[in-house]
Amino acid sequence: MAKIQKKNIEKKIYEYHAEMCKVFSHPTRLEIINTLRESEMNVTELSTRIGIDMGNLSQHLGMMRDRRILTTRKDGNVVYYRLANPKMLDAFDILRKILIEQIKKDGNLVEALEE
Amino acid sequence: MAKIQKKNIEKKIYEYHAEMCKVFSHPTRLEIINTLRESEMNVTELSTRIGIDMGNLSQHLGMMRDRRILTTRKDGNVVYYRLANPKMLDAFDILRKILIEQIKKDGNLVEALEE
DNA sequence: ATAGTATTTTATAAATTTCTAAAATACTAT
DNA sequence: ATAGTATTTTAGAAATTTATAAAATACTAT
Repeated sequence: MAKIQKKNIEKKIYEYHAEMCKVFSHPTRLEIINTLRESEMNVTELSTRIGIDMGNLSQHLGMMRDRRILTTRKDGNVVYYRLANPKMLDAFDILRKILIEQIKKDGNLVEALEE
Repeated sequence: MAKIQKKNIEKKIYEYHAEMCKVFSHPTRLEIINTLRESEMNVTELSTRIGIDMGNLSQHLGMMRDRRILTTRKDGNVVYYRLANPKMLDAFDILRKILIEQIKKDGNLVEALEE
């Protein structure tokens, strides 16, 4: 394959990778992932658990489903969401652990992010 | 600790976690991380490798440093950047692997993201 | 068919992120 | 001090993301 073509494919992969990671870049969506850790849940219950109105929640769920982070199952008029791939929890946990260590070690982190 | 207090701390952690993940939500920043995989590199070389102008690159590097994803070392007037914690590469690789599998399995992913 | 519940979609305004280009800073060497 | 190189910062426009509120859809039960 030509060099220039290979380079473009790499760039494309970085774009899709970034697109996927956008899922993790919002606190509500992280809470959704963590809430679905062990089992599926329907939209109404997610809404009360997380404390967010259903319209907004549904938007978040929709974009997470577009990116294949969540999948759904429908029973009557209830929609159940669950994690598409439990391995993503490993990535979630690694980053959260790094974060917690940093907060313990480096009090300035909080300030750096709040300026 | 009071229940309401605990809830607020959890919410705060989701916020910092999301703040950290914003680093991964831009293709250029993912390429920076991948480029620094084995060794540090200075800004000028990063700039030519990635093909991005230095002003913009420096902005990305700055926000990554704020979030403690990168650290720096200065030698003369050359600034070397490196990964603050190599463990983050494990998270990077897990997600990239999930992504590659999805692209192989599910041709529609690309379309879903490009609409 | 009608009413009721669950979820999604839409429109729009507000907030945030990104890129660009220019200016400023930091350091080195003469 | 001056000039040159490396990096950072700034200001502003453009693009994207987010929240809110309302309307629309999908399904169930009567």
